[in-house]
Amino acid sequence: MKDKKVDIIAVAKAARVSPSTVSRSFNHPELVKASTRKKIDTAVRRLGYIRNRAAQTIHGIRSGTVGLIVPTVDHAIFAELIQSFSEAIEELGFTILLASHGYDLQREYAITRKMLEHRVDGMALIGIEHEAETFGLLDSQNVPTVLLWNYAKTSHFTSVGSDNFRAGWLVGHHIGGLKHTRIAGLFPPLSGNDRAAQRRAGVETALAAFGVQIPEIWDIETPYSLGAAKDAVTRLMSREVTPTAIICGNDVLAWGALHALSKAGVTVPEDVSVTGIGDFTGSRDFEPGLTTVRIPARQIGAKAAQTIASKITAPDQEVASTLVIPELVLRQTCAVFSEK
Amino acid sequence: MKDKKVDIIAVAKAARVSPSTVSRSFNHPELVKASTRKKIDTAVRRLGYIRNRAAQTIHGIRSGTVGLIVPTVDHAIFAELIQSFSEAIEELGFTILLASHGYDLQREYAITRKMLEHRVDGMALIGIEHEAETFGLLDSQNVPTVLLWNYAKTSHFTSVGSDNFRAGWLVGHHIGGLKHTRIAGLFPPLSGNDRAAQRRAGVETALAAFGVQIPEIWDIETPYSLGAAKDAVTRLMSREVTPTAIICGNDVLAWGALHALSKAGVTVPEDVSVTGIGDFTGSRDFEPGLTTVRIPARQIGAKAAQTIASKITAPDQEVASTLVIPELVLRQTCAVFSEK
DNA sequence: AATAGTATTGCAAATGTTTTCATTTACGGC
DNA sequence: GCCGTAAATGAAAACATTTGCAATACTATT
Repeated sequence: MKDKKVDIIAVAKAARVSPSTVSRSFNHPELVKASTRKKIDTAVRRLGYIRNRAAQTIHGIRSGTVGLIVPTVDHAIFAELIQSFSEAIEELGFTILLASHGYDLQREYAITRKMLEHRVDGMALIGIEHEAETFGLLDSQNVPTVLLWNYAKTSHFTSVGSDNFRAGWLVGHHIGGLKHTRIAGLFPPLSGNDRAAQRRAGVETALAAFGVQIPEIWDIETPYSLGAAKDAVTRLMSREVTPTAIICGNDVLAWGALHALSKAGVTVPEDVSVTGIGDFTGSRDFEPGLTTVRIPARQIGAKAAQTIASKITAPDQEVASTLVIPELVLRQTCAVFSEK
Repeated sequence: MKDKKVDIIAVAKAARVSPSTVSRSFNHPELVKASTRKKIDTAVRRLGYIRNRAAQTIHGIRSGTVGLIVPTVDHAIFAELIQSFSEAIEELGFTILLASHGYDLQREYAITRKMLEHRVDGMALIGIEHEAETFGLLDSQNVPTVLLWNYAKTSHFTSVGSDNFRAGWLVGHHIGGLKHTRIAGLFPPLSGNDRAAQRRAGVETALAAFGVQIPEIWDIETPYSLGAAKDAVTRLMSREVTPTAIICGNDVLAWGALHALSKAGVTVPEDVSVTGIGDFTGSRDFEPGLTTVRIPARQIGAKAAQTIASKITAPDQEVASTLVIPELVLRQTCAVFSEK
């Protein structure tokens, strides 16, 4: 095929109008006569013309993209969030630029920069805490930004998320209320992850009110993976003295714990209670159903999309942060402590 | 702050050189004197200049973006794929434009269009089969494209994936070889999903060789979700006559089946054998470990990234499709059929 | 100190659009 | 058929870059 580049000028020629008119027929169709519009449409179709957003963006017109940077895609947590965010933001006419930084906030900065080069209309980051540099960049470029997943009354940018401290507090309070005293904690690495750190703090605070705490030997840090959690709990349960409750930083770790206990022949919740945080898809249908704290990822994603869209379209209007309240979901993995 | 827009001209002024030199110092640094480059760098830093890729793209320079369209993000399958693809493609200097179509190939077309408007340098789609329109679009725009997940010797574009027919065949063969005859099939909806359809066909073919087939009443179609699968299997097992093996179209459905069986007090694999396909993270550590077929998502993602990158950088060079061979992973959910 | 050759730099055109402003066209009333 | 007004269109400037070509500034020779 004679692949003459088809630009707006080629279309204009084919439709026997000026480029201006073609442009107008896209951007302000009401300004061009219906018959002309039809001619143009025909030409567009015939030539297979596709608009060039790069050329538009140059005019200060919005690029129609929103940057989303997550720690990683393949944790159930974020997958759900990304999905709902992307659905909602597409609905609003934007496309997502996605990248992951693997919990390395320095990389997050680099990626942010790259996204700004692409002139994204807005940015969404996971978590409240980020490098000062990153915030500075976003500030200086004046890019509408939303912080996801974690809520804070006062954060550098508008936040949409849950109260992770409270989420942790809820499980701590629940387990404490069930009279457990020999409690293990299973958390992912806390560095670069303000969500996990806050949950952790919430758990400790709640437990402290019962005069209980997680002893150091049962304070386990494990990579965010089902397998790692399973191994850790298997080791944990093979020791001389074992806990009667295991509080997990999130549902995936809890699943791992549950599998480990099942394998070890320990019955849940009679022998050991287990809690998660997140209420990921699957936790409800796990057997036994996981007692956890619901943090509605889909809701956060959808709300975040709206929030950022309105920040983009009405930059001057202050938009409030959204707190999605976490709630305890009682299922079958917890029981009152009883000495055997 | 006096937010005078900082463009390349502002930088040039600040560094007391011409815009051309600034541009060159970015794109062909070897052509500009080291001392000049330093002056420019300083100016860039001081002004907080960020390059505008839109303005570059207009010159036919690559946009540095690759479009990735998946059916949905929040299935374990794709999350893993997206993660590995994105890691690898970032490494190669590209950024991902991500969107999901929810198994609606018509939407896929629309999204493809949108991505072309953004002048992505390449595209990656899931599956071999797509609307003729979509292919036409990609062809006419001459965009390097890779088809993921499913392999075919002969496909419209280069493919990187596994042989899903064979994956299905493997489980069918395995179950058939274990002498099962009362077999149920649990598959996701097949429309718009060539992967599932092929697995399905593979299973049937293998089973047929043993003279067995999945009877219609046990041929169950269920949404891709753990909960739906669990419910379906719960119903299945509450009937008069029950199967001795359940072949699932993927691991998530198998997990659901396993939970359902556990709840029903049916022991696996003694009473019922279960198989998955995919070997998602978690299947190994499930208790009991799920017998499944490994389709290495990470490998596919990484290879796909390389493939598309080389298609982009060397457009004339033909690149071959990659077949990632699926292999049966024997764990603890299958046993020889024995009449009780 | 002049010359040739090379390394740097600047000028200006080009990229694919949008938009302002001016011009042309169409329409309704006389 | 003419006029005034409103609707539709076109011309040209603007957007932020890159790049081919020409001009200038060095360097090493002689």
